Formats: sequence, C-alpha cells, structure tokens
Amino acid sequence: MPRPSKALLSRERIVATAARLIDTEGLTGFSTRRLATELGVRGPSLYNHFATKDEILDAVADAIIAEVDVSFFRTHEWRTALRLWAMSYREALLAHPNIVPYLAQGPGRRPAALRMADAVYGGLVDAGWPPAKATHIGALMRYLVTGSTLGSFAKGFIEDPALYDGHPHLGQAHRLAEHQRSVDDGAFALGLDALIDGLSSDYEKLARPMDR
Amino acid sequence: MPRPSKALLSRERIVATAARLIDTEGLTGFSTRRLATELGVRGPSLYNHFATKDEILDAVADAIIAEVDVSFFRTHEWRTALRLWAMSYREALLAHPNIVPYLAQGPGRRPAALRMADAVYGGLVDAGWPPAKATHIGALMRYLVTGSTLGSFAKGFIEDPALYDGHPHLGQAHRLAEHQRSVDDGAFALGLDALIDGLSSDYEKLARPMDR
DNA sequence: TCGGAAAACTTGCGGCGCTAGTTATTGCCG
DNA sequence: CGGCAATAACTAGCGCCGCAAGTTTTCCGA
Repeated sequence: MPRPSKALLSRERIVATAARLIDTEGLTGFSTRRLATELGVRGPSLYNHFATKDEILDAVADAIIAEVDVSFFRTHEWRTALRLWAMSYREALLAHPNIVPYLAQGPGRRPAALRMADAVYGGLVDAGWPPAKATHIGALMRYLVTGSTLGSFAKGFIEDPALYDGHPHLGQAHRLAEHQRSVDDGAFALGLDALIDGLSSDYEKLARPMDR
Repeated sequence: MPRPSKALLSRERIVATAARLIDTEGLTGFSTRRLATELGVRGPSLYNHFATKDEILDAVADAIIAEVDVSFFRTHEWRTALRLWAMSYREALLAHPNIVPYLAQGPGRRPAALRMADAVYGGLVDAGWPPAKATHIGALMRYLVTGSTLGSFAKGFIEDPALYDGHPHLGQAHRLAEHQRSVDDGAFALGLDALIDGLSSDYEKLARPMDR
C-alpha cells in the first residue's frame, strides 16, 4: 500500500495513540511497531512523521505538560498560584503516570515544558522572590510532583501479607493498596501545605529583613 | 567453555558490575548481553544466577537502598532522625541516579527496602505519630528524595541560549547546568527545612490537642 | 502536464530478553 | 573411591526491537 489517497497518519493521531498505548502498556511495553499496528500501519511509516522514537515520546510528554494550567500566576497571589499550579501539574501527570520517568528528566527542548518553566519562574520573580530562590522553589515543586506521580506509594507495597512477616511495624502494609488514592493524595496535600507554609514564612523575612 | 574449574560469576560480582554499567550507560543502555560481556561471559550464563533481568535490577536497587542509614530513628528525636535519614537516602540515590526510576516504584519484594520502610514507619509511630500520618510522612519523604534524584533539575535545561529566546524569564536558563549541584542541593535543603518545620507544628498540635 | 514531495510499503541489520539443549567439572553419598 | 546429581559455562535460535535504505504510488503546485 504505497501512498494512499488520504494520509493514514498525522502527528496528532500518532501522539494520541502513543499516549493511550503508554497508559495501558507502560513505557517498556511501548514500541514503534506496536504503535504502528495500533494505527493500522507498518512500523517504519511512523518515520515519515517523526525522526526517532524519542521524538514521539517528547511529543507525548509535551502534550501532557500542555494540559497544566499556569494561568494562576497572572491572576492570583503567589501562594495560591503555586498551590493551584502544583495541583494542576500533579493531576496532569497522574493521568499518565507511565511516562513520568521520561518526562521528569527536565524540559529539554519541549515547548510546553519551557512555557511552564517560564510562567512559574516569572511569576515567582515578579512576586518579589530573588531569582536564585525562585529557581529553588520551582525545582522543589517539580521534585514533589514528579516524585508523587512516579509511582504510587501505596501500590509500591505488594498485597501479600506473608511478605511483611519479619518486619514488626509493617503488619498492615499489605492493605495499603486498598487505600491507594487516599494515601497518595494525603501525602501530597501534607507536603504542599507544609511547603507553602514554610516558604511563606521565608517570604515574610524577605519582605521585612530588618524586623526583629 | 563449559563449567570452568572456578566459577566465573557470582551474584555479588554480577550486581556490582551491573550497578557500574547502569551508572555509566544508563538504564536503557544496560542489557544482559552487555553485562555478560563486561563479565567476560556469554549472555545466557547470567541466567544460572538470576531468573530474569528484573531480578538483577532488583538486586542492584536493593544494594543501593542497603546503603541508606536508618539507625537514626533508634538514636535521635524524630525530627533529627527524619532529616538525617532523608539526607542519607538522597545521597545513596544520587550516587546512582540512573536506576531511580526503577527503584522508585516501591519496595516490592526487596528486603533492604522493606527494612527501611519498617524502620521509618516504626520510628514515627513510636514517636507518637498516628499510623495514617506516619504513612503520609514516609510517602512524602520518598516523593521528595526520588523526585530530587530522578534527574537533576538544573541539568534538565539544555545549554543552548537560543532555545530560551521566546521566554522572557528564562534568559539565564542555559547557565543552570553550571550551578547544577548547588541548585539541586539548595532546592532539596529548602524543601527539607520547610517540611520538617511544617510537620513539627502539626506535631505540637497533636501532642496538646486542647491548647488554644 | 508533469516533476518532485509525500506517505505508504518491503527488506534487512544488529541488538535485545530469554529458552532449550549440551558439555564438562565439582562435590557428595553410598 | 566410584558414580551421579547439581552446577555453570556454552551454542543455537525465537520473536521482538529501533531504524536505515530503497521502492511505489499519489497528490499538488509550477
């Protein structure tokens, strides 16, 4: 089947299908041949639209980051903006946890990721944070969000009671998976509250450095 | 070369070489055949000592977690213990950042990882934290440590000034890599301080719930 | 109208994880 | 001390992988 009258593939269709495939099969189960099959096409046809597999992954990662809402930094006070952005960021990654290890390596050359970094850093600097501190805060939030979406904490504990026999405090660990969402959400909320509180008191000192 | 007089391989030697290979080549560049070559042996010989590639990865991951010092929970007050443990945890992972995506999926069936979870959770509960809260704190610290070691924040920004042209606030982003260690360390320290402060005030409320 | 770009194809390379079956050495047990 | 099971290496090969090269057909703009 050489050159059909109507193109079977498009970047959008490839990216959407790739994202779905990664969600269901995981990063390791995702291959170009498998993706092509899913698209009704042979493996190498993908290379008419993307140069490498990594380029496809980049596009998927960027589409996910594009879902993150960074508008809060233009409309809200920095504390609120930081919180709402972090929650939106986490939700976007939670919808596709399997690519987090890839995406967490940094923005690279992905436009949406760069746009997000720009908005966050700019918002913090505009709010009065010194550039170095703003960088730290941005990094810190990325740590928290990627760390919390990289793999469920609760699901990391296998549902096999016998496994925890020698460990005096892990008697209930096998039941963690039952409460997966509430454990993960609770831990993230706890961290977000503590961080914003902590940053807030730093900010006060910053604004009135001579107070005693 | 069938069955040599002295065994060429051992689990320890395989694990040590695998760790080195992952450090230098990355997770994707790590293959059983490559590992075997490095050990002076053909690929399938590894399967006399490990059932699957994942079992090798598990052994490597567990060896790294075994380096984490969890003794502080027996010797120090919970705040100090948490801080020292987190720093030790982070250092252990920073020494081998390439396997963090694998290792961060949870303890699974790895003994050292289970031992660490037991020590941390037990330490917090013994200090008076309610079990659910102790779980959250453990999860949160894992988020922070794995997130901060998964990939350098600073190195995630490519050293190409032209890349940041359209982004008004990222003018200096290409220089982040120069300060990699101080950016990453600073962000982690900021987070650790803020978190422990935040948890500390939660703890006070917990101890004297009727105070006003 | 027709020539080049585009988008599918087939073929094939080298590497992957892992299985099956083979061989030779070792250490234990009668 | 002879024999034999377990051990630890091997070779061969299966079905996957990412991707390069070259081919064929269709579409569109000059």
